[in-house]
Amino acid sequence: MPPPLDMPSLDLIFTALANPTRRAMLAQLMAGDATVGALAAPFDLSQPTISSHIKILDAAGLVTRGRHATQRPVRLHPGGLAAIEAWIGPYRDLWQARLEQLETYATTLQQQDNTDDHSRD
Amino acid sequence: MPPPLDMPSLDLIFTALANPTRRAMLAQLMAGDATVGALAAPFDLSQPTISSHIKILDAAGLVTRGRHATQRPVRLHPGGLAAIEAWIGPYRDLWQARLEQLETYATTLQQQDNTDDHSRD
DNA sequence: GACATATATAGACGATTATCTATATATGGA
DNA sequence: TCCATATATAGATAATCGTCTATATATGTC
Repeated sequence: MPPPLDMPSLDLIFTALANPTRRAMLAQLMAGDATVGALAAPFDLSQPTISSHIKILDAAGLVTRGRHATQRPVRLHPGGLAAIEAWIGPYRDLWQARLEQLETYATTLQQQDNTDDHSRD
Repeated sequence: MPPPLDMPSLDLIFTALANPTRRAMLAQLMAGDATVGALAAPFDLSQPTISSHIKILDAAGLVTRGRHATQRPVRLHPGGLAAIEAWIGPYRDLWQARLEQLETYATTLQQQDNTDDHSRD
């Protein structure tokens, strides 16, 4: 079974997670729900910028937004990472297989034709 | 323990994965190493564009590049996902905890003060 | 050494992103 | 109803991204 590539949300999720400010916001949310203002506090960024980041996290399904008087508390929506888990699965399996392969190989013997060198340039 | 936020590679990794062409290239590489040309074949993109994508995947530690005559075979470097696994861990734990919480809650009772509604707008 | 093939690099360009300031909207309270 | 507070939206701008064409580099072959 090939990994799910084209769930459109993978684009949104990975894009959302590619920004360190947004990852920091998610980390802060692990401690509990936070208002927009509270999320903004640790950063030297304007309130609209924070709102924009929240909107992106929301669109990616990573957070939900509530309403409590004039505040819009933001909450982690952990199921949002499910798509990544599903996507990453096959790679994890392959990695696992390669590691076991490598162990076997290592315990067997070390002399082999190292054809292509796959070091970083 | 807070989740590792600032390993600089998380930026590179998530940015690399945010692009559907690059994810498709990784998927193709699950079937085995591929030359630049082979990686380019499924796409209606120029060779330099493909090379650029490979460079980004390489910089993110997701692939390695070898050398075989004039070809530069590209290979999955599955350890490259380790940083994501490490980052995602705490969220998975929290998600797990919430699910269990939810189950407990569901089996207990359904009438409670649903204060903030966290539905999507 | 000249040539063919595979890939990389340079430079340009339109689209998207992260950010700002200014302003609009929504909600509770006097 | 008017005000204050919390947040959202609009519009501008500089930087980055994805892409292209043209050209350079590297490696095996004749």
